[in-house]
Amino acid sequence: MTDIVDELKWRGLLALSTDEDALRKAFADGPVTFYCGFDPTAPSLHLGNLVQILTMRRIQQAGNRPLGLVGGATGLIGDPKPDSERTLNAPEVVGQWVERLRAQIAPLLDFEGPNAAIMVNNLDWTSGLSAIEFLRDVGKHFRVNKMIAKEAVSRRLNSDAGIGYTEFSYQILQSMDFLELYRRYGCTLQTGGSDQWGNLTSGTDLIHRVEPDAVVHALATPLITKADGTKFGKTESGTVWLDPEMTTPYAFYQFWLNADDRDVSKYLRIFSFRSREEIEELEQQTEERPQARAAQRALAEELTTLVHGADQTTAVIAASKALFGQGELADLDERTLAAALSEVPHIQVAELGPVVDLFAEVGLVASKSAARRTVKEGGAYVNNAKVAAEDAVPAKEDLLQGRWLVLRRGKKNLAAVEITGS
RNA sequence: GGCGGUGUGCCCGAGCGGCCAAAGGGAGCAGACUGUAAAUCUGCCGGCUUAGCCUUCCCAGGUUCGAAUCCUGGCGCCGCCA
Repeated sequence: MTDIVDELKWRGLLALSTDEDALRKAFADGPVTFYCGFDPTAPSLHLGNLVQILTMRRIQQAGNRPLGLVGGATGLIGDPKPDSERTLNAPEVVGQWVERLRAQIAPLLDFEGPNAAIMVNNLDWTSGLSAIEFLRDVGKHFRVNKMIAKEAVSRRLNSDAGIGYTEFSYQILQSMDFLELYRRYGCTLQTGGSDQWGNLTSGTDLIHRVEPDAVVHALATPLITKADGTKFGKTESGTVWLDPEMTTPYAFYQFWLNADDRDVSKYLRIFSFRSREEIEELEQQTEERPQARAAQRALAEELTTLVHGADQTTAVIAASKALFGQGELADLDERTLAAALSEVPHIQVAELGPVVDLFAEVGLVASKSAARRTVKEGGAYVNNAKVAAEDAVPAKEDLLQGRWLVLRRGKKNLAAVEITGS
């Protein structure tokens, strides 16, 4: 078996670590119990979190035991964002989000066998803690001068927003988690994004202080950058979420399919579980025949399968082919068409209205004015046919299978309208 | 607390009392070219019942035939002094 540290390095997943040799030795000596935490600050995880989950999966597959932590407690506090204080979410809301995140993480880890994963919640060991206990037993181990030196805190101290005591305390909570997991499960490694480095090391510091014999490690993955300088994991319509209600499997698949040639190799290494040889083969294909986008297709298929399942992926690929299949929409059978259209934004209307109204209603454009502009610019299509007039109204004969209309703005923004009226 | 400055569309930023839905840049969108890329070029980029109309230039009042532009008060930010 290849050394997992080397493996992570080759994949570009190792940005920072505490003593690398010690970590290598720990892995060599036997199963390492490790953890990574996810805070419920939204109803779903996103692609940035996926990097962490998949890194856990890799480390588990190399024979180690993962602890998936969902921060029921830390989610109530909020880690310091770079330039503003967070709005606190209601405990009930955070509680719901905890459940949703658990459900997203669990399928990607293995809960069977000797290295079975365990899901934990830091609310379990913090909710009963009194303020006095916290200050005496935990706070005593933290030096404020060190705390304010952490990037996340110092940045905010120097900003106009300042930082509240609540967020300032965040690193203490995360450190407690590591200590608690060390004591409960013998957890000796915490992984996370490089933006979490301050919190990761704050945890190892705490353990070293209160458990003199402990040898624990931290490992951080790099921030994923894009060749064009924009933020990874976003599309024009916002963050790419793992929740199929928030980002459809179709959009998820399309996100990967549209990856820039210059980025696809990096993505493959970070996200794909294909072997080194297979990845190198795909990289070569990208170089030789970029227009075939073999790497993008492989990546999109693999990740959609991983996150949304094989059935969804089959449907999404069929949908992509159908919707980008140039003018053969009328030939599609009803089942394929319905499946394809269920993957894109769609609305139901009682009867047909003007094209511009439909575009605005389905959300393909922000307003009717924008819809008119799009038509004027020649970027509006109904059933793959360019809309010629601003006041065009689709006819009954235009309906596919008697009830569907496929709307498109530009090359790849699709939506559907279903007529329900008799 | 005092003095001065400033607040414009998604962001930055210009804006003589009428010709301002508001220069310019960035972002974004569409078109051409392509590979559902990148780069480049062109157009668009408040809303609507679109040859016209309506709502915007921190907020609330006021002056005026007419205000983003002037006045009063309020709020926010920046700088200097205390």
